[in-house]
Amino acid sequence: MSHENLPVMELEEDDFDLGARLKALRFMAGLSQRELAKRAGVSNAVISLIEQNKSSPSVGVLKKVLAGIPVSVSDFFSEELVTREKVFFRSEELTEIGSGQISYKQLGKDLRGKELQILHEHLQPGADTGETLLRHESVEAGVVIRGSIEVTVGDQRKVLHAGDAFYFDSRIPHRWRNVGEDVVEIVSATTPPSF
Amino acid sequence: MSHENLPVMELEEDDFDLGARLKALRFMAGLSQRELAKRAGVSNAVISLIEQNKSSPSVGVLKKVLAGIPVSVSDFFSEELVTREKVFFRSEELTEIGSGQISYKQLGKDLRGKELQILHEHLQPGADTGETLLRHESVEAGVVIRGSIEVTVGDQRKVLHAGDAFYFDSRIPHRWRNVGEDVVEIVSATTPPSF
DNA sequence: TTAGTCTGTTAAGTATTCTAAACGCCTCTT
DNA sequence: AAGAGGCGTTTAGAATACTTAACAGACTAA
Repeated sequence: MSHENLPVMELEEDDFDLGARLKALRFMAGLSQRELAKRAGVSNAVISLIEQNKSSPSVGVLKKVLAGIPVSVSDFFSEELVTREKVFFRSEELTEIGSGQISYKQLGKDLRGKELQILHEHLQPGADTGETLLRHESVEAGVVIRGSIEVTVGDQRKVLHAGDAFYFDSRIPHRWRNVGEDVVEIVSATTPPSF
Repeated sequence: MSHENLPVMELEEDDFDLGARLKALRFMAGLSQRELAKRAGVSNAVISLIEQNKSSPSVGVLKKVLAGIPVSVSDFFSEELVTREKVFFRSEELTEIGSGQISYKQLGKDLRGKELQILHEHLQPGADTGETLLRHESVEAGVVIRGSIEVTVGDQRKVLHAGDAFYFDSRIPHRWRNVGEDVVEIVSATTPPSF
């Protein structure tokens, strides 16, 4: 008697979208609803209904379904895997922090708290980081995509070409010079971020 | 055929004893079945049946019940993992380099002690990191140099083009697929090295 | 005792999930 | 065109979860 007979359209409760999460995991596993159903030992209809949030599966069935992916129930509900952080960046979204001859395109704006700094660099012919001894307590590495560039790290000097790579401790004084006639393109990573 | 109706005693499958776990948590909260039922907005019978593993609650009901303790669903299933020591590792957690269609060129040979892992990757058309959900405890980021590639990270999916970039926690299941007709070239960094 | 009130369990009926089968749509092959 | 086979969705009915209400035991107080 004490029951409001609301149509059960909105099974969705708090923040967690069970259907969408299952769908995402199924897709990542490269499975169709039927394939997953077969692996899990359930009918394909239940997969469809769950993904549409038209039914709230019993824990037993959910377990079977997740075992077919496979993913553990605890991982499924684990919040850290549902993070809505920004993951993809269009090339226009990379923030330009360089000036003049050297273009530094960086992933994200505020890197505090982050562990990696990724730079997509373009150095014009003649570009030179100068004689200043760059020093920061971090590790730096990367790959030359295009062009040829002279790098000096400590007492070592070398000209890197497309496909060549580098890895060094940033505390060692280092310098970059584009001695060629073409633009040099580099992708580099630094941990922790130096600026 | 009169033996068809065996009592369904064993609803529980693998290691996880849902009923016992709920009972333990209820005791820790100092609640009776009826008290918890009242807080959760369900009948007391369902608490009793669940604790005896005589029924496998729907996720919706389980959520309500746990909210009355209160405990999150993810905690409910994950605390089990805290007590258990990590002994076995699924093959998905082990990584293989260069599986035909995908070329991973890694800086250096022995990355032990190093903080950064740089990969210069070339993915042939149709290349796919596979159905396995890659998982490793690190941070991964990089830039797409050439081509277009479909990336799935958690429940987010996107096609990245040349110049686009990415940054995510590697613990989130992710997958790469070259759905285009050209080779895809990527430079990525991982800290700490995942393999 | 006897009633009162708590505990957890159980029975019968309702509500919901799950299965099996069909539906409509699309793509590929004949 | 037509058939086969893939996909996700929908639907009627079987199986199961959930509610209501009663039950049995334990403890307390008159």
